[in-house]
Amino acid sequence: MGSDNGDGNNPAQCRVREVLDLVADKWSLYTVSYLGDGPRRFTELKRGIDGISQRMLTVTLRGLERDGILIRTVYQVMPPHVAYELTPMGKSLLPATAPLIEWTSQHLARIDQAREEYDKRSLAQPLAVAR
Amino acid sequence: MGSDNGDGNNPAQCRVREVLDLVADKWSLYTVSYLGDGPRRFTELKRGIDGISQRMLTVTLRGLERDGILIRTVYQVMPPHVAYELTPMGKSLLPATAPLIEWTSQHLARIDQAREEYDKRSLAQPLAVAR
DNA sequence: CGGAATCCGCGCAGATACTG
DNA sequence: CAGTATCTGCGCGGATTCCG
Repeated sequence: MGSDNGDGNNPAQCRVREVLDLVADKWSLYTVSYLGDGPRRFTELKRGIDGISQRMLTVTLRGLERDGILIRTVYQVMPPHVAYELTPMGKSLLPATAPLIEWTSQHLARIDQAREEYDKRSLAQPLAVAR
Repeated sequence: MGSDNGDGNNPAQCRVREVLDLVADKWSLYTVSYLGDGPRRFTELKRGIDGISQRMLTVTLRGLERDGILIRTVYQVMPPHVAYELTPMGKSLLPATAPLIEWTSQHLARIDQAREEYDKRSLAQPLAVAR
């Protein structure tokens, strides 16, 4: 991984980055992982994914639907009922995102610590120099 | 995975998302994976990560350094020489990001296909309805 | 309930110019 | 070579309102 980057600027790498930009943003990652347990309704997602606005939830869900990662099902009743669930491709994404989410939660403390030290150093010395 | 989200809005989830937002953006993911093979210099990274501007590379590298994911070593010579390499924590991040990058490159074609179909459908019918 | 539409601020990120 | 500094714009995303 990474060792296949010997070729400088190639279009394939650019495409990967483009899709990565969509699938690997905070909201998409969290939404997909949240749908891992099964279908959810709009309001469930909004309440479950904390900090997301209904606008960003809508935008995120539309993007994931467009990419074929989830499907949106509308039941024509009153009050409206809309269910979101992962497609097979979406489910295949789960084991790819899980390690990253797990890593993040496991390294929260160490990252906080590293930040504090970095900020302290930045105040003391303007630049760290090797000899 | 995801099943631990039964509790609606909790501060821990918010923190995970916060760090995720930093570590899981396109530039950081690609930079870390690119450093997986060993130390690289600034210009090597700029040429290797296609589409990145020197400003975004600098910003990304600073953020990763601050989080303790890579270390920056300056050799005081002319011309200047700066090396970036992953810390142990940075290396532990590699196996967490690799699956996502691999998944993305493997599903590029199917995502493109899904988008085309979605865009075609959107033009035909204003809304898909379940019965 | 599950959005769509609109308004709007501010922060991300590109472009350019300059330095040790 | 490896940045920093400054300016700028435009798009992300929050808040609010309205609708089927």
